[in-house]
Amino acid sequence: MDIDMIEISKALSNKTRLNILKWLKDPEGNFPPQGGCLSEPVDLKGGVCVSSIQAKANLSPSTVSNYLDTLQRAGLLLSERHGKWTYYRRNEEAIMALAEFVKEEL
Amino acid sequence: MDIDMIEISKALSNKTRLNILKWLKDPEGNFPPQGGCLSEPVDLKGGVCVSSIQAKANLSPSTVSNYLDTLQRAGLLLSERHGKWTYYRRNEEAIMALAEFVKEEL
DNA sequence: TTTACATATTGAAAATTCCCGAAATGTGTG
DNA sequence: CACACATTTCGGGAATTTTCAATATGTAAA
Repeated sequence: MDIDMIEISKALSNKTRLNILKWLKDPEGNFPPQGGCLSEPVDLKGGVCVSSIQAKANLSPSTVSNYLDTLQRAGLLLSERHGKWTYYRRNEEAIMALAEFVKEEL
Repeated sequence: MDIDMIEISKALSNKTRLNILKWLKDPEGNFPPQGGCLSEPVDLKGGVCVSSIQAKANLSPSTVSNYLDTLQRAGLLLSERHGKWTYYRRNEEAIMALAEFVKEEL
């Protein structure tokens, strides 16, 4: 598991994408309750569906979907699909690894 | 002193700019001795002149000058002019602050 | 299976970044 | 002052990124 600093930096160089990361630090505080429409109860691990993030970001669904993909390809987000919904959450391990990289290697 | 994460991320999202930061971690190891042409001896604090960096980066002087400016505007480099030369060095404080920001706030 | 909805992908116009050569600026020297 | 040299700034073509609407795909329900 190595750090692609360019990919990560590009992912972080946009206000909305930074906001998404920030919002996902406190999903309960920043988004409506998730998973209510699922047939079976699942542990979403703080994951939030695309439409909730889209509503908060106030951008088109395709843009937000792209942003989430960008953050995921950079390794900063994880996603899990349940039914119709894709739930995105922070990859805390990757974020810690990034902090460590900046501190020791940058 | 607050962190402009977008400015910093943009500065870091380029291979050469990342290399410059890395090279400046070990100026003696990566560049020829600096300051030899100065009339008076000065403590360069590990600073390296633009032409030495340009030679190593293998890009045009104007591009390298631009890159250094980008890194400085992001706060990651410091510069000091002595005679005809501008010596750039890492801003370790800012880099530590960035690591801390990623760890605690991102 | 038809429908409805959540999300992802595609295609394109606008904005930004990359990188250079040319020109300008700063600085010491003859 | 005139010159050489280090660096910066400017102008622009090529490449990339941004963002959307339109379209496609996946999934559950009727």
